[in-house]
Amino acid sequence: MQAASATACAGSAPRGRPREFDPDEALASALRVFWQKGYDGASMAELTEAMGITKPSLYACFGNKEALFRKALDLYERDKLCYVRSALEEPTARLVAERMLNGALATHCGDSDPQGCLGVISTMPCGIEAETIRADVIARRRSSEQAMIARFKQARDEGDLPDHVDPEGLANYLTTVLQGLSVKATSGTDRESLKRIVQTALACWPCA
Amino acid sequence: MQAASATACAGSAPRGRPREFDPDEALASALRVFWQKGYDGASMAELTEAMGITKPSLYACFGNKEALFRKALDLYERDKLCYVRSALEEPTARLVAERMLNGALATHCGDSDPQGCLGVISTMPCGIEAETIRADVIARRRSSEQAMIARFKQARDEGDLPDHVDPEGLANYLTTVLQGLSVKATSGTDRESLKRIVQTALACWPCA
DNA sequence: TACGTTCTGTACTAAGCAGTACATATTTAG
DNA sequence: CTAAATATGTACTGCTTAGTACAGAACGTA
Repeated sequence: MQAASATACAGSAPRGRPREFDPDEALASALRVFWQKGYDGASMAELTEAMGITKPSLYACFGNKEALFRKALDLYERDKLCYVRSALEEPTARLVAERMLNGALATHCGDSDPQGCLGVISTMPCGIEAETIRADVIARRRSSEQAMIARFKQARDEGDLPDHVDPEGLANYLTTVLQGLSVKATSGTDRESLKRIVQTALACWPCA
Repeated sequence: MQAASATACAGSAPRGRPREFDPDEALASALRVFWQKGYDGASMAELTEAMGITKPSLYACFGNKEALFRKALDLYERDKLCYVRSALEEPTARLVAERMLNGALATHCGDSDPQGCLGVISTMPCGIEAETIRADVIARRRSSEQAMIARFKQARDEGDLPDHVDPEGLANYLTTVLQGLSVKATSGTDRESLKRIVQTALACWPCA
């Protein structure tokens, strides 16, 4: 049981034949495939081709398909969903919503990455094998939603939201809009339409 | 090329061995499976078992998996999405939204049918085989969205919406919320939470 | 009774899937 | 130079998938 990280412990000299690919790059390529096709839709053949490695290399480095997906999901949350964290630090509830919606727009409707949200795609029923992953993604999302609820409760305590507004309802409503945007993005709706949807949603925001 | 419908042309006497199952019932069972598992997630084995027939019977009666799905989708739109039509006939834009949201709640979060919207589930990427179906479902949805845009334009012309509101943006925003609700329902969010989301969305509706 | 027609059930085909065995190549340690 | 260790590529396993061939069963008609 050695704990040799991908980015090497400097001093440790690897003993055998050196790896001919960069695991981080390969994982990023895998992420793109999962993001585009979903867990079940991405075959090991497609994954290995996109990653530029063979199946035995993949299995030796990442375990199996499910483990690979989980690592890709970690990368996704760390690299692509970072706007969620910073959005929650905005000073007002409205700014939180604004930043969340625009962050989603940038991340899920850009032209350098696949359209839509990997999380939403992964919670849709598909194969049987994906069930454990579905449950995992749903759990991760739930914790993220709890954070938003807490943020909006704080906002109401700070007098930042009208008293008649239910913070939990508002938080869940906002994630609903975000998930709806993701569905539309995945379906190929163009970015201009999505921008107008975000504008409309913000125009409707309580206490604008 | 005879056009013998499922519900028989009365006069025509069927010549061979009579069918031992009801195609309408079988189709309804198939719909439930597709609704629960998605197109790719539903295997022919699961379908035939739920429908109570064998594979040759299925292929003889419905063609193939894709044709079966399309017939199930027709049934779904006719039986389960009928609230969309009637919602558009409501006298005000707000009542349209109210009826759409409550209709979605009843249809996608009931306890007699699977959770979520078959249309949304079917537009998520999964297998390669589902691509043509995805495109088809997206096209169907687009025409439905056009109808709502037209309805909201009419509402603005009738002075039923504030002048500063963009009818197309509002229609697309509403479908976004509806699709988001479907994602949440599919993920197992309980109906009470969804009701509160609908309430929040309606509280935000322009010119309440 | 015999025939044509249609449905049913068993048993199959071919393809795609995730995952792996094994021989070979490339490295460090001694 | 040899041995241990790790990575690689080919070729495979076993399983599941959609779809079908074929024999037999049940009907109307003659």
